[in-house]
Amino acid sequence: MLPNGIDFTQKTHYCGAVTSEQVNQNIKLTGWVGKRRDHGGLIFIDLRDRSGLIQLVFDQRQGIELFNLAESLRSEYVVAVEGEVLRRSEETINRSLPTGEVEVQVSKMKILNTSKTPPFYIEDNINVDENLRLRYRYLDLRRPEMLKRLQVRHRAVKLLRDYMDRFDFLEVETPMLTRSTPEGARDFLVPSRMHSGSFYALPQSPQIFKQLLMVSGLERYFQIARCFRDEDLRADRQPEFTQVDIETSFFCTDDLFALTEGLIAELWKEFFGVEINKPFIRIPYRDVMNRFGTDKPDLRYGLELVDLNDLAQKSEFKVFKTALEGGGTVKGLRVPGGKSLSRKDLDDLTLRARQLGAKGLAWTFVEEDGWRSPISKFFDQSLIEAINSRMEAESGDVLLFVADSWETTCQVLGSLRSYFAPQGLSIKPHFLWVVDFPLFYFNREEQRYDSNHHPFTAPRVEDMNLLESDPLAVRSQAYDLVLNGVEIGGGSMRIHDSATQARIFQKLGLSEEESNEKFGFLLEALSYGTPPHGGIALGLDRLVALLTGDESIRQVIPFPKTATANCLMTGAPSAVSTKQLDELKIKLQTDNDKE
RNA sequence: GGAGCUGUGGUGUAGUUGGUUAACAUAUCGGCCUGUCAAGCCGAAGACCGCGGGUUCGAGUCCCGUCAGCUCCGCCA
Repeated sequence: MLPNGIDFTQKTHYCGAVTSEQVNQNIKLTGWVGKRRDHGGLIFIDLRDRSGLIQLVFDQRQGIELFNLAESLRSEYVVAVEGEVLRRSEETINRSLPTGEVEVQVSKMKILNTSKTPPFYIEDNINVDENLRLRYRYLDLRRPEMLKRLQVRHRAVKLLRDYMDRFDFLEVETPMLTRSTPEGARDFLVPSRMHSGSFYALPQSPQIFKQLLMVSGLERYFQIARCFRDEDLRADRQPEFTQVDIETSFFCTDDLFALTEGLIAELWKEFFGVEINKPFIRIPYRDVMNRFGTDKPDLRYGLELVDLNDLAQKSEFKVFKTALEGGGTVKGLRVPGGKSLSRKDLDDLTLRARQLGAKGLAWTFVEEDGWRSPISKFFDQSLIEAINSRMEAESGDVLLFVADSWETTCQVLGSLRSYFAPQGLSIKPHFLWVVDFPLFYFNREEQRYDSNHHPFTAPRVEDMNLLESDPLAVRSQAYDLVLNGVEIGGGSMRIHDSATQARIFQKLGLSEEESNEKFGFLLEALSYGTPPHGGIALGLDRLVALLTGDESIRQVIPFPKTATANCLMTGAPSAVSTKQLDELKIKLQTDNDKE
């Protein structure tokens, strides 16, 4: 049934909602012509609207004029019909259709519009080039499974709006035309006509605004916020994407985690009907890297990395010793049943390890009487037994070793770990919080420290004394929410006093003039009674894709862009007229201008 | 910026070591058909093989370039 309260004149029911309850009623429907089955004197039409399908029947004996009109119907014509709902005879019931017990004997029909033959079938499970779907996205979205995705997205957003509202959060809009900032991703720029030579930037996220809203005393803010980043794309990355943006005052990390976990649990309850175990486990960054070799581990399987520094020290293997002397790390990964790996497989793995930055990959087959490996001669029997024991190796396994800097060792083995992930993992959710990220990392290219998260992230108070002596050891109050190997959100407690903020800017290599020029308004704001605050942002596109079971976020974005940031439907981005450029006082560089 | 894969009627695919009329299914159009729901039967039309160049007597097929899409690295929180 259609929503009550207004007498809709064009349709009384949704097609997909016509059931035996309406038998013998006269109803009005509108929709698109789907499949047409023409038996000569009898025509069946599948009429489709956003709710589903209903079968229309046209019988020649009921009147030739209407019947001739029905004969002229083609795929995707738009029609309005009126007719009687009839119960189908037992043998003609279609059990695979929710409306399959009934059909509509049409008495009146108006063709509201005709249609060209669509370039692909308007139905589920089609197998066409995504190119074509994106070019005709409006037709792609007409397919029931795509409409359903839009519906899931709507329901998810509604659920979280209701949830946030229940906890007194206010949804506030922040500007799309804002100031370019030096940190983070490349900005999309918008030239200013009124201030030629100046540019707005589209927000990479509402970060600074949401913090300023805390200064404003809003206490609890959220927004379904569109964000823009001008970087190269991936399957799970679009130039514009949507964040569930949350910021709170007077919340500690535990409060924020509980809030987020409650929200996630409601989503999973609503869409999967499952109860999620709370609270989610928390693992410090250092530990997830040591155990899984990634900051977004998939906890659905084991294959944890094993630290071998002390044992490797006792070997005669130069590669291990050199790495350890240089302050590096030796770790191992056990591949259960790895004896089926061929020499070529191992060569491929070595190549893979090299591509990831390792100098090489050591390996051994584990057999009843010891190791079979090019490096076994560097390990005496007791050492082999000690390593086997620590790695819980059994005969028939293969052990892989990497000796390199701590970061490289973890990262390379982490990648190999995911390579050996079991097939057919259940979708059972394994949530986890990764906490205690390092505040900084060293940017080799720029030869300076950069923020891991962003420059407003609060350091752990007890680590502040390391800020000068060992900046890389300073932990932050930043956290990521990870599900089955996918990062679905992240955030931090923020710096809320201008002195600390100024110290961090300094550490990041921003001079006082620069930080005042770029962030002076923020530093000033922090000096006006800023409450302790922090927040989190969840990737809505990814979240919805998880709810729909889609691999690609393009499936849940109504009008996505391609890997080269093109919109195949509108042709954006496009050239603009000289007049437009002149107004902006912009002159395009030709290829000849380039060096 | 780099690497890999893909590109053949509207759509999805086939096309052998290079060999002459580019095949099949489906959709489309026409005819027949009163219980189909992947309707059925008969017939017709529909492709300069992404684009440009090269090798060759001959290129959908081999080579080079280019464009587009996808995936990955760099990049990105």
